[in-house]
Amino acid sequence: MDKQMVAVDRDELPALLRTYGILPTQQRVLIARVLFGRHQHFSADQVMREVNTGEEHVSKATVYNTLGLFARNGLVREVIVDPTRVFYDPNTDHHHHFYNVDTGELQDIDSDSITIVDLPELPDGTSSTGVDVIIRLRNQPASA
Amino acid sequence: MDKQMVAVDRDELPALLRTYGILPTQQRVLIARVLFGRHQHFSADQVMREVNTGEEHVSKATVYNTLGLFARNGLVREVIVDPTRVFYDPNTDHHHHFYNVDTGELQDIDSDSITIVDLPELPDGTSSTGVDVIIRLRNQPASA
DNA sequence: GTCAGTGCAAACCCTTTGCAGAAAG
DNA sequence: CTTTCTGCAAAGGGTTTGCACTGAC
Repeated sequence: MDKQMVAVDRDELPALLRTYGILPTQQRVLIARVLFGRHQHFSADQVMREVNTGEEHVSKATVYNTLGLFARNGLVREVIVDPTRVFYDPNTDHHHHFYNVDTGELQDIDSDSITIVDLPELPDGTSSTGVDVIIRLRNQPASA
Repeated sequence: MDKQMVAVDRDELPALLRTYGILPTQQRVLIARVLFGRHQHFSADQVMREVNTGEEHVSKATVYNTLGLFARNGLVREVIVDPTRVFYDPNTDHHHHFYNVDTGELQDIDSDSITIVDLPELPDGTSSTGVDVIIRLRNQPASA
C-alpha cells in the first residue's frame, strides 16, 4: 500500500495503520491524518498543536506515545538532527535531509540526488539499519 | 597547529586553546586533556566522569559550558546521533560516523572511505556548514 | 582591581511513566 | 468481558541559568 495515495483519502488511514500492525484508535487516526495530510516533518510539539487545532483533542502523552509507536512500527521515520527535539518524517523511503540550523527547517533530499560510493566495511558483528545524510545549512550566503 | 600532535604534549594545551580564542583556565585545560588525551567521542557525562577521576574536580555546569564553548569556537565538533545526548568529537576534520544504537558506541569513518557525488543544489540564500553521514548499526548480523 | 570563569542548586524542556478511567474487539 | 489505549500529572534526564565566589591578567 502506498502511503502517498492514502494521504488524500482519510477513510483509508485506519487500513494503513492496520497494515503496520497498529490498532487504529480515534487519536491515532487523528495523528496519522496530521502526518500524512501534508508532506512535512513534524516535531512532537508541532503534531500536538496541529492535531488540537480543531474540535478534537489528543493529550501530550498520547501524542508522544503514538509517534514512538509509529516509528517503532515503521510507519514514520525519526530524524535526529537537533539535540533539542526529534522530528518525525512520514516519508520512509530512502532519502536524506537538509537541516537549516537557523530556522529549524527540515527538507527532504531525494535519494537519487546523492550517491555514496565506497561504503566502508561495517564493524564485525553488526548490520546497518540505515544511512543518514544530513546537510546542515545556515542562512548566510557562502561568499559573505 | 595540529591538534593530534598537541594531544601527546599536555603543556601545549593552553596554547591550543588560545589558538581557538579560548582563555585557558585550569578547568578548561583539564577538559581539553580528556578530549585530546585519547581519540574518542565523549558525551558531557563521560567527560564529567573522566575529568573527575583524579585529584582535580570540575563542576557539571562548567563541563557543559566548556564543551559548548569548545564547540562554538571550533575546537571540537558536536555529533548529533542520539536524541538523549550530544557527543563531542575532538576530531574536526571532515569525517563521518558509525553509530551503534545498541551500545551507544560512536566510531569515526575516514572521509576518504565515503565519496558523495551529485550533491544537490542548496536552497536559495543558504550555505552549507557541513555534511554529516551517519551509518546506524545494530548488533545482529545481517544474515540472521 | 577588574573582568571573566566557576560552582552550586534550581530551573528548564522535552520526553517517559504510573495509574485510574475509557474505548476497542 | 478482557485487553489495550488514553489522559492527567508527576517523574526523569540531559542541559542551561542565576548569582555569589574565585581566579586570570
